[in-house]
Amino acid sequence: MMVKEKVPIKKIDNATARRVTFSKRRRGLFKKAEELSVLCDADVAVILFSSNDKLFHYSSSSMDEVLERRSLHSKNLEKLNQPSLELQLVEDTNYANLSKEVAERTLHLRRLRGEELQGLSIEELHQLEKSLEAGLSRVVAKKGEVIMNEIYHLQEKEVNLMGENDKLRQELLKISNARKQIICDSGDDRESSESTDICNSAGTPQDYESSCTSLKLGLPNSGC
Amino acid sequence: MMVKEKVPIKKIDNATARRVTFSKRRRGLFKKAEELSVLCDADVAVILFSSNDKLFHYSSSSMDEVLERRSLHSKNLEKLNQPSLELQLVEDTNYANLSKEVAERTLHLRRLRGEELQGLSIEELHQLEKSLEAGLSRVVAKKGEVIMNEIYHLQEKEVNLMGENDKLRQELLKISNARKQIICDSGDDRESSESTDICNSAGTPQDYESSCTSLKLGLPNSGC
DNA sequence: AACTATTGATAACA
DNA sequence: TTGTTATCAATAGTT
Repeated sequence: MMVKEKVPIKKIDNATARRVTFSKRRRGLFKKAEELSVLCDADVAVILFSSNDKLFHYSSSSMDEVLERRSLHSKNLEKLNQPSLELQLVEDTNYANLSKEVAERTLHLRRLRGEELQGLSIEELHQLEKSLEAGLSRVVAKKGEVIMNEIYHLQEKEVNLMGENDKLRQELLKISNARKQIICDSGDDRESSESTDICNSAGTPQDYESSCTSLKLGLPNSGC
Repeated sequence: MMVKEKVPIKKIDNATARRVTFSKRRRGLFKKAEELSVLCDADVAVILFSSNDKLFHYSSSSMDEVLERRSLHSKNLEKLNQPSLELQLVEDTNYANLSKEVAERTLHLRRLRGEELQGLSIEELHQLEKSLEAGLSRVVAKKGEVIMNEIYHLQEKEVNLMGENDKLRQELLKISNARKQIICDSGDDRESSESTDICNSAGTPQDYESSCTSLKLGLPNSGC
């Protein structure tokens, strides 16, 4: 129940006992720190980590204030800020390089648009012209390729739709003939001839479909 | 000689007594801190300032290490680093925006060179083409302007040099005539006629200068 | 700084 | 975890 003998100052093996002792002594330490600060008008800060890496701290005023004061006193200030300054310098350099790249590309783009040409030599202007011509020819070629692709797909669609229309027309014809037959078998011939006319009212298939493709492409002289 | 009664925890008025107490209690505090760190396997740091602003500290390991650990743990990290974090965020955002701009401009430049065109619509390709044509026409116009300027200056030089040559030739003619006069006055006519031939050995002035201008311009069909 | 009566802190236990 | 208590440790006042 009491302190039987002088406790040796060495690590307490029993984990539970160690945690209890840590808790009690921690409060004791903070109390002593508080008393010292009040009795002697001192500024005190205590920071401690348990073996479980848990943080505890006491400070008579603001912890940051105390640490700030220590930084001002201590020469470790140099060590602490040196790497941070280096890092900032690296960041700044990266940023500056990037800015330079943006500026370069912006100027190049403006010159390709035919702006900011003052001060360029004939040779530089010639290079710019050649570069524009090369780009233009590639873009025009690509555009042609894409347009031909589009035309090919539209023609494919055209063929499919033509086939579909033919099938539908034939089905209609069959139905109409079947009806005619039924009417012939059970009634008068004149009534049935009127109803079959509807099937051919759309005109010739060829004319209808080719005009439709031209409209979809929006090309004045499509070769299809 | 002993503690007669419970000492009140309030600032000690007597300055000497206060300094003595500070000294004693400081050693006591450090000792307690040391014992705690050993007994409980804890990491402890104590920082204190006397009322005379003198710094004392104890640390079971390295003070910087403890403070570093505190920075990582503490939620004061937010308060301390909040402006710095915000600043860093702003920096990062700026950096990201800049990177984005570089990427955008790089892609635009590549497309103007006729690269990376896959996936562009006919309309986009058409815009690119128009942009290239407009740039090309401006660059060609500027090039023509610069070339005409160059030609104008060269023509000016030509005129000046022609004038200078005429003057020089006339001076030579004068000298030669003067010499001839002297020789006529004092000697034979045949010797002097040989020396004056040298003045006209370069051919007609017009032929010489126009060929020179063409060479400098490097233009096959210069209109001068 | 050293001494020592007294208070204060705390180890072991509940 | 908190409380109790026997014992040790810290220290105020003095030398």
